[in-house]
Amino acid sequence: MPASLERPLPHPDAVRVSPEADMLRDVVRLLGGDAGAVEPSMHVPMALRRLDEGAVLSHEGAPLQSLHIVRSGSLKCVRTREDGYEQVTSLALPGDVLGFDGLHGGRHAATEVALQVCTVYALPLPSLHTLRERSRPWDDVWQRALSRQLLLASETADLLTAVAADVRLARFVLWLSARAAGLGWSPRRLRLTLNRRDLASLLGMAHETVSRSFTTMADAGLLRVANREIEILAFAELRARARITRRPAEPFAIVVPHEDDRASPHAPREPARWPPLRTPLQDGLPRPVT
Amino acid sequence: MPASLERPLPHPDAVRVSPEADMLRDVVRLLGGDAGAVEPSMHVPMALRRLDEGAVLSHEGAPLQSLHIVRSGSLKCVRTREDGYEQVTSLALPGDVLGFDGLHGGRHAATEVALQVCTVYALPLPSLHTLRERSRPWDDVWQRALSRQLLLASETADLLTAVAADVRLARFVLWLSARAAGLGWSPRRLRLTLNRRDLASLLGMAHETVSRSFTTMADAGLLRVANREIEILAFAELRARARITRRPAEPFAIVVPHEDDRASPHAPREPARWPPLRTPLQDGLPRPVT
DNA sequence: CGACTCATTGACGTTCCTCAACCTTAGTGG
DNA sequence: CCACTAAGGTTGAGGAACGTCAATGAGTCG
Repeated sequence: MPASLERPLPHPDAVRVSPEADMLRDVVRLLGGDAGAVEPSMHVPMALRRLDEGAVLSHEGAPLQSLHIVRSGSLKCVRTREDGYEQVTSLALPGDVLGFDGLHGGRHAATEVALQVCTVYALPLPSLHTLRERSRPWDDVWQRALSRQLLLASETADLLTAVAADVRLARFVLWLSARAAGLGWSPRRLRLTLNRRDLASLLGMAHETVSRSFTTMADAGLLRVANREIEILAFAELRARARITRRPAEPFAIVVPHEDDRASPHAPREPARWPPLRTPLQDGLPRPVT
Repeated sequence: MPASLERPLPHPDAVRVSPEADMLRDVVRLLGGDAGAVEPSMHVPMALRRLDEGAVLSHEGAPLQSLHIVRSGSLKCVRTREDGYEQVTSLALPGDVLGFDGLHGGRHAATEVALQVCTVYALPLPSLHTLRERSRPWDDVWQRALSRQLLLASETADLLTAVAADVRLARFVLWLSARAAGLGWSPRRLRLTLNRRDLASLLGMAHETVSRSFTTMADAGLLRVANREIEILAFAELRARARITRRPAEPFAIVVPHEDDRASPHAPREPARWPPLRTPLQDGLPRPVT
């Protein structure tokens, strides 16, 4: 189901955004709409902002003036608890709408921080108003985008409902993979932009446990992990792990990525470790963004 | 913050819904809009459905034809996993919009099951279309309702991010209390319509742990629990428990609900159990709905 | 009254959170 | 260029928390 969430998009840089009028077109594309559907003649105030890594797009509680649509890069949405603990609530990727959950209260519901260099469209509320009023095609695109955003939120919650830590992590990796595929990136080779601590916060576990779960899954041959670069080696088995809802996951079966080189049946099952796996990736992974 | 989510509504039965034309009015009221804002002259096809306990409002995967707005009662949203495990993803209360997350894919994203006798407005998609096209006030109400729904989804996710089981449970109780307050019910006396198993599923833990956590909090004097009836005895302390994000919750301090009868300082702190608490509530709690 | 669901409680074993040490990587300044 | 520092990541040890299995009440319906 997450795979159907997105459709492949042309490479971001293939789209030239020269004058302001084309921004709208680009936004429609990002939201998954028909780029030609909205009359390009319309132009409403809108801005393309560039954010450096660590830059704050908007602060929790600040009055909501614009909604944002991520064009490239990634951001984390954070809520600061009263004790100062920073809870990561979601990871935003290109095409995501930010800030809509604040429309009801008139204030930003979370702080959004760029995890890398990002570009983001800022759509002022009056512009949104105007667009929805004047263009029915736009309004349709917008409704569907909101629906998708709601679906994404419930998927994020789904990641958390699994009881076991590596199941949660496996689900996250698959979720990210599906989103990557939807963006036209490789679903096998992923680049995390969250560090272990933020990822742990998002998944509701200790960051040491994230580390350990990665190691466990890497030793089992499901993944290759080198810092923030991840390669999925065995989709089917990873999915199997992600499915587990309760019950003490039967002792890890070592999985060999391809048909050949299968473990002989009389090899020791439990303590066996596949030596060469989990080595750093020799060739750098393609950067997902910009 | 959740408290500001809703505003007190008049008692549901105070609103007489005789002819079809008044339904729209009622829906606007439920969504938190100005009841007089939308021209009452408009009427579009719409239905008020009554559901018995256990009735299925819509099935996961079924084509989406109507959105639903809960008028009274409560429902659980469930996703069935491939292994047959039923994951509860949310609890829907009056004013909630159901089905919108399926708009994007054209199919219901979850199965919705009535937890008690419910009444629900079914708003066919073409009707929604017509309304949004013809009435700007309606459209505003609708946008805000969607925004609120997105916020609710992220709040549900928030419940899950806490690591400790009783913290998750404490957050849930406070969340329910805030929603109850927003609906004009008592924020102190709550009636769960989910059983332990479903609640456990929603919170991502074993149902025995739900039981035990209730017991623990009841013994600490935070709550009184009798089956599905809950009375909050110490809001401040309950909130304190709900805040805890990490770290081994300092050993439970026994809390006395009111100023009088405070524990003497030299009383044993650790093993002390307050005897009479957690007894069944003598008088039945007011039924939240219908 | 029996059959059923729901809730509670106990026992036991595993998971995973915490604390801590250590290593790598990256950035800075001498 | 290297030393130093800081941040990020991994690993180990220990103990509490919690999931599983199991048995027992309590409430409901036929």
